[in-house]
Amino acid sequence: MSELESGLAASGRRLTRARRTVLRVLSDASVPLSPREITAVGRQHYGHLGLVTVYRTLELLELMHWVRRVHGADGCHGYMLCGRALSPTLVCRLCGRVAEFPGGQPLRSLIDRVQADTGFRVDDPLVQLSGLCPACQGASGADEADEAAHRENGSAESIHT
Amino acid sequence: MSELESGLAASGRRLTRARRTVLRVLSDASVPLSPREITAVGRQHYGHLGLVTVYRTLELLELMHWVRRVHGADGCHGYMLCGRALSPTLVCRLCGRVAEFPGGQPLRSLIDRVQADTGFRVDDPLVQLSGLCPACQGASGADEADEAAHRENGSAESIHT
DNA sequence: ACTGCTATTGAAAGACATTACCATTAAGGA
DNA sequence: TCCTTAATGGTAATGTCTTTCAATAGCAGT
Ligand SMILES: [Mn+2]
Ligand SMILES: [Mn+2]
Ligand SMILES: [Zn+2]
Ligand SMILES: [Zn+2]
Repeated sequence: MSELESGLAASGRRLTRARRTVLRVLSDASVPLSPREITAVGRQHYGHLGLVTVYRTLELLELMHWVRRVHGADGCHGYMLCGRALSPTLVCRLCGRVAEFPGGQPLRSLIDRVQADTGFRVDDPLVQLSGLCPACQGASGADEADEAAHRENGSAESIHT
Repeated sequence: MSELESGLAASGRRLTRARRTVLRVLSDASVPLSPREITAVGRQHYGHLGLVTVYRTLELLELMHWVRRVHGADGCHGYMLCGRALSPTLVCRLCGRVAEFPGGQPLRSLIDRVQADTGFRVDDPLVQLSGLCPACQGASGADEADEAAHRENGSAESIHT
């Protein structure tokens, strides 16, 4: 029984085809995907997957810390699989790729410091560091646009309008 | 000439009544406000203020680092004035109040560490630490709901539905 | 494998949030 | 004051997210 199954079962939840599909789509993705994108890609595996179910599944997975939300400049959000450990999220604003910074120690220090100095109790830290990944730092302006466009097409067939 | 005026003028932008109104509303607020809320409150000072202009003003002010976006559990975003210094944002999920953690050193250390270890170049850090402020930590469940409701009414007349 | 309970689904409609359009207005330098 | 043009704001369009509810399908028990 996978860690996921036991996690769901422990709270009386069921491992459905829709949930499996969402997880598969996310684990195949190289960039965060919006609910709409996840639905579109997921339907290649499970044709009846519904958008509402994707929203509900993402909410559940986020609650269980299986999935992390990525906040972009535009209104809508992207979602990605994540580890359960405390770690900053690195987002490249050019290629869109996301990485988790391994080793939560520096972040834990920051939070400890904040809590000690202010009395505030932090229970939901959002630490998303946007910038340029090593691969994207060399590119010039025009190349950057190309690379961004290229990446965009690669994974999710660019469902954004 | 205020720092704001010079900041705008430096990029050929104008200090309009709409922009002044948005700034005034934000500086009077004790919690982050949505664009719709800002518009409603702003119209008490300037009756013709338009929602679209508020969106554009917020985008501009965010670009100039005069305003910071606060990401809530629900879809839509709140906006608040902020300093230009690098600092984590503390958000109380009960009373909604927001504070900036003074002293950017721990955060700067975290970012330096990330950049050194990964080669990633961070240029837009989003560090929003949600939890309970000191005042809200004592409250029980029922009290908490009361306090949240109370706060909500206090500032912006609860435009959210 | 069959049955029953109920968590879950998904289509459709609705409620909001955000953006595009464009004729009109008003900052602010000359 | 006069001009240039950045900026506005109403409206319509688009996109995102939620609510609803009848139908479906996990899965525990037999
Ligand atoms: Mn989007
Ligand atoms: Mn957000
Ligand atoms: Zn990159
Ligand atoms: Zn509080």
